[in-house]
Amino acid sequence: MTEPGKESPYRNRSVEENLDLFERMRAGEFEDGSRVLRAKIDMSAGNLNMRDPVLYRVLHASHHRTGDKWCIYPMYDWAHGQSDSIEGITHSLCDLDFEDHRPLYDWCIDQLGIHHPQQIEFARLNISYTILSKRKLRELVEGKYVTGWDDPRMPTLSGLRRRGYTPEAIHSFLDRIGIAKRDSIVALADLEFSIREDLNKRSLRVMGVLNPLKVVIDNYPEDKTEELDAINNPEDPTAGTRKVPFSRVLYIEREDFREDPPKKYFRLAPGQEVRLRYGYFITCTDVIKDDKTGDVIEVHCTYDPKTRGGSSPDGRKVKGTIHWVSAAQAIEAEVRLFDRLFIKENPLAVDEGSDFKDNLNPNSLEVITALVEPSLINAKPGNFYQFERRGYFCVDTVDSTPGKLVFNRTVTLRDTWAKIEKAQKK
RNA sequence: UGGGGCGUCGUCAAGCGGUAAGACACCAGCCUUUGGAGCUGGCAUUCCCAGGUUCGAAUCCUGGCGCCCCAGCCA
Repeated sequence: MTEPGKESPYRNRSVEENLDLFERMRAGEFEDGSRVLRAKIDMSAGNLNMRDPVLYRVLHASHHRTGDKWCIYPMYDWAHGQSDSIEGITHSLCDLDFEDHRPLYDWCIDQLGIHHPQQIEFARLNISYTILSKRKLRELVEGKYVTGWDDPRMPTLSGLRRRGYTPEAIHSFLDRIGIAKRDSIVALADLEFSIREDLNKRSLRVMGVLNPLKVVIDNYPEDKTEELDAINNPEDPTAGTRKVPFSRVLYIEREDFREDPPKKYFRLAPGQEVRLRYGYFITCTDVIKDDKTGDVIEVHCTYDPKTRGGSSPDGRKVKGTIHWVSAAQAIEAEVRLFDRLFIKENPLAVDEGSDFKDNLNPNSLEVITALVEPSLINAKPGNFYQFERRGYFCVDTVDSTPGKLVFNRTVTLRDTWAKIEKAQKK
């Protein structure tokens, strides 16, 4: 690279000859790759882009506007400045890779003497555990590693939207991370914070059990059903309340019961009392297991009728509050649990002979059938909710139908317990 | 050993000669019918390193070191 480049044998061709060649190339007289028109700049330039760069090459490709009329195609450096100029752009922003190209961008525009926009380069907004390169993203789409450009795991705008990211959250994320010229990888946590912040204020709360465990309240009448009041959004009093059915047989989250609870576990366990959100206090009295596997398949409890709505007249406290659905009224819904698309913070950092696709997270999608409260029967595609204690979910805009609801998990809630438990295991 | 850039908290990021903003993360406490949310407090005596200039340097100068990008008829 320290040596000047070799000059093309055609470097000193006359203007007339070049013009003639241009016409003939355009007309389709030559094969792809057989002729080229270059700018005459400086073969000894340290910036390789200035060593007589190609301006036009022969390419027999159909264009969406001009069809097959032109058989040549301009190079980016030559065409880009002109497009910017014609559009009257004042500042042309691009990524750091093009810093080397700015002298050529300027050169081309100056030669033409046209309006000169200013090109300014910035670092890409990389996010950990994903990639931004459109070409690589395309590999994922074409290789069927994802379902399409709008796969909720994709960092594309359409993917983020389908995942449940609001424009407001995306904007606040962008404001938060800023932009500069140094290579960086923003932590995924920043993005997640932005969407939680927005959805916390706006989403309606609802109860949905992702991994159901049957609970029978032995002292509750078999044929009775009540309608309990539930708050739609504690962050927004104007969101009102709704009715949630309650009955003798319920489902709770499997992880909200532990036969052998660790320290500081506030949820259901033998002999332990918890609050069913907006329901009653219940105490676990019995556990039924599968004879063969030993797995807990059903939990029996008694409820305190005086705690309706979730508070006790005697003022006694329970530390845990868990969500639930009434077995008879709950509706089934498909729920898609997404996780990071890649297992490595920087998926592009690979060893020799390895490919970024080797860093794909094999568990980036888990599809389950959940039980959700009946009010969701009217959920429309694009609606977003907070499934209490679980996370934010939105109705899929592509696959959800009135008969079969499909929810996408946008992001989980912050999980302090998970942190505590992890710390306890250490 | 050519050219172009960049180096400030775990991650982003202000700062542009007057004595290190802010956010996320993290830690501690309060509060809580979501272990959510909220609230309070903590979190860079030091800015890649070494010299120098200056009353005063993350900011100026000199010299190092480290990282990224460029040899497509890709963008």
